[in-house]
Amino acid sequence: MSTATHYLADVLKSLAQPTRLKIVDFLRDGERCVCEIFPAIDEEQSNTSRHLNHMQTHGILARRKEGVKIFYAVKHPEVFEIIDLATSIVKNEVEVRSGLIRGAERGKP
Amino acid sequence: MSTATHYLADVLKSLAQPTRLKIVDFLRDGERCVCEIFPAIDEEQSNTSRHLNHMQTHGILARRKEGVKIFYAVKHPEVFEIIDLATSIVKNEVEVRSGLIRGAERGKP
DNA sequence: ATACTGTATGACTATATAGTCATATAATCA
DNA sequence: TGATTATATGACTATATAGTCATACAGTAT
Repeated sequence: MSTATHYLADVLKSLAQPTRLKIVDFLRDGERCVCEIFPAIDEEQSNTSRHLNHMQTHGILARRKEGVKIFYAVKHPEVFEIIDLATSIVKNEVEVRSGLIRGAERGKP
Repeated sequence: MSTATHYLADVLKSLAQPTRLKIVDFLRDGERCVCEIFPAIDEEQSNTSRHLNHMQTHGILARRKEGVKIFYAVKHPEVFEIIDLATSIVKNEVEVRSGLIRGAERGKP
């Protein structure tokens, strides 16, 4: 079992979860503290904290302490590119499945 | 719970798994049949079949039947871009953690 | 019809994951 | 000091996931 492949899977797994996607999306504008994040994504504080910790541990988020508050930010701009690419896959799948376009005609106007 | 976010997470989940990453990587050169795939990635035929089915169901792979053989191919080129971006995140993390470079100096020579 | 090859699946086990509730900890303030 | 605010975590439950083994099924050939 290649360890590199496992690390790669871990990074992708850090993004492949609805609650974490909501967090990352909320962080598009930059650093936010936990107290801003969990109300914005409408999740429990404890659950939000766990996901933030998960992503920080896996190298996706940076953590900064300022007094009582902890600020998190997305560390790698590639994260947003990945999500945007995955979004375009989803959009195309939805179009193809709804019969709007044929599978072979991706991207053509 | 936004369904769109769930679809997005599902697509990313389809890639966020070592065995599936091995499969996708093997499919970089194009379409392959199951009988070529599972020996190449060194996994059981049944397990390989399940992962192939998973990815096809989630819109990542295309399936083509030719006699007894089933050929699979990656449907969206974005898949490879996503994996390459995630790989660059992993590489940077490894570098930063090994102390080779500072976190703030990403990408600079 | 029988045998053979390639692929899928039922049934199961082990492990991982997401989420909740209650509580602990840390920093700040009155 | 005690109260308050912000964040993390222990303990638990429910569900999802990956993998295995044996078997079923489909297509082809004899």
